[in-house]
Amino acid sequence: MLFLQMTISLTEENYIKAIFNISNSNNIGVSTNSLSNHLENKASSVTDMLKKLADKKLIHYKKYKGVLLTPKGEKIAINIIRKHRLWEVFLMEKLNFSWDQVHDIAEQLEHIKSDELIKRLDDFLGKPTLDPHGDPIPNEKGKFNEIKSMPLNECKILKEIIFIGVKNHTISFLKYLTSIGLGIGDRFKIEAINNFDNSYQIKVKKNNLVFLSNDLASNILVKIKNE
Amino acid sequence: MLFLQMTISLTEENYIKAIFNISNSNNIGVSTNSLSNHLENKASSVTDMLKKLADKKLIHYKKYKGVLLTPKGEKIAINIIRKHRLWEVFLMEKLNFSWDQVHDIAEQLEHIKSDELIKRLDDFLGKPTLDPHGDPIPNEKGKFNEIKSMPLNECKILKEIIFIGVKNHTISFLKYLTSIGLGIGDRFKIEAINNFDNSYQIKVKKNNLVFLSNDLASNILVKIKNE
DNA sequence: TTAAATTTTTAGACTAACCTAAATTTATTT
DNA sequence: AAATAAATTTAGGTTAGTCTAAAAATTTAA
Repeated sequence: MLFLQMTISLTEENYIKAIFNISNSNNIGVSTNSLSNHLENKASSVTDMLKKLADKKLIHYKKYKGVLLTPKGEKIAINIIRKHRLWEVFLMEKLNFSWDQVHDIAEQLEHIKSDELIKRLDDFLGKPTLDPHGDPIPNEKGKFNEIKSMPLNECKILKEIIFIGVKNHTISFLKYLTSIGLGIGDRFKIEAINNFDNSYQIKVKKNNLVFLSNDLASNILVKIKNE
Repeated sequence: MLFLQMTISLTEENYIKAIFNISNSNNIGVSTNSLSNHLENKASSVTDMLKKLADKKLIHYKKYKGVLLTPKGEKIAINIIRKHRLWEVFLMEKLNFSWDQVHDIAEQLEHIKSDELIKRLDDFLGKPTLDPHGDPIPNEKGKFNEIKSMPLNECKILKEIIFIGVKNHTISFLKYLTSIGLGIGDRFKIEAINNFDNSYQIKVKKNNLVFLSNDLASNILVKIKNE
């Protein structure tokens, strides 16, 4: 019996990751255009690559119908995400980067190929289950330990809240949260919900009240304390 | 004034590194063929790339005459070597890899682009000056802290020796040294030099005598104790 | 339900990095 | 110093991944 090691290029890895991320947030077949936007290239380039990925049995592709990952493709996607998030933990915990600095570097490190490296990195970091943004880190078998959370703007009552994660990962958003004193795991209280625009006023620890637009609140993932 | 950030591809980085390594061990212009051997590709491919690197002012290139790095090219080469060796220290010191396992992974990690990352990694590791094979790690300014050492086979008298580094970095060579109990920094004694074939017999700590061919001894870099 | 708009694919080109084969230059012999 | 050998370069092709422009399919709107 002969096992051929299929090699997957860096570019192919990025397509697979993009398909995973888009389909995960929409739970539907991924369109050529959405990939083109996400990867910042032209739709025609995407079509070319989709044919290649389909040939390699990494995606299900029917012309004009969008794509989904095969189990094989999904396994690859999850492994890249695992590597990305483990490296983010390393950068923050060991090298003292801040949570808004780690993404771009992890974007490079996630493509390093060595199972042994990731196994040892995981051990070194104490087998973390969450990355610095509160996103779950899949285990070696690809299993995510889903934590139940909701966007803050779905919370309509004045309650004690725990900040679990972010939906928006842009540097500016993360820096803004830092500036108002909010970090993953922090507790805060919803002091008011303004019914004219559904904006929020919250109190983080002993800080003054902070105003959050509904849009901003929609990007903050929370859990209600003692629930 | 406009500063353009010249981007250097992974392939270009590998050529530059190869030129640096070959010229450093020979101290002479690097031939097309030596690069072709080193990079395991065809001489015609090398010629193509040399033209490109010359256009970018990273090498001095005259047709048929071999190449040398410009100061700009040398700076890039040294930075790659710095990154490679720092990652090797990380892999060995923090992730407990053995000295024969670190090269291939560091070969990938050395291409990660982030000055901040390397600065922090350097701090995290305690600003090491030697990698796990005894090779010097250039500092941020590109300065090597040369340690004076000699190949064991240039040592013609029975003396106490300190094992400083290796010339041959192959996995099999490193594994062999490990198997006879030799690691960087170890002290040993030359017990005999056989004049018929210039082979060596050495005693490592309390171990039995070990026989080393002259060829093997030529790849072991040492310093004579108290000199 | 036909027309218009949008999305996607095809066709044909480009660049980086490689290749083979042939031509040229340099080095080595006789 | 001419002939041969070796090293290097040129010429012309290939593949991966991209692009533009045009064609085809699908969706939306009148």
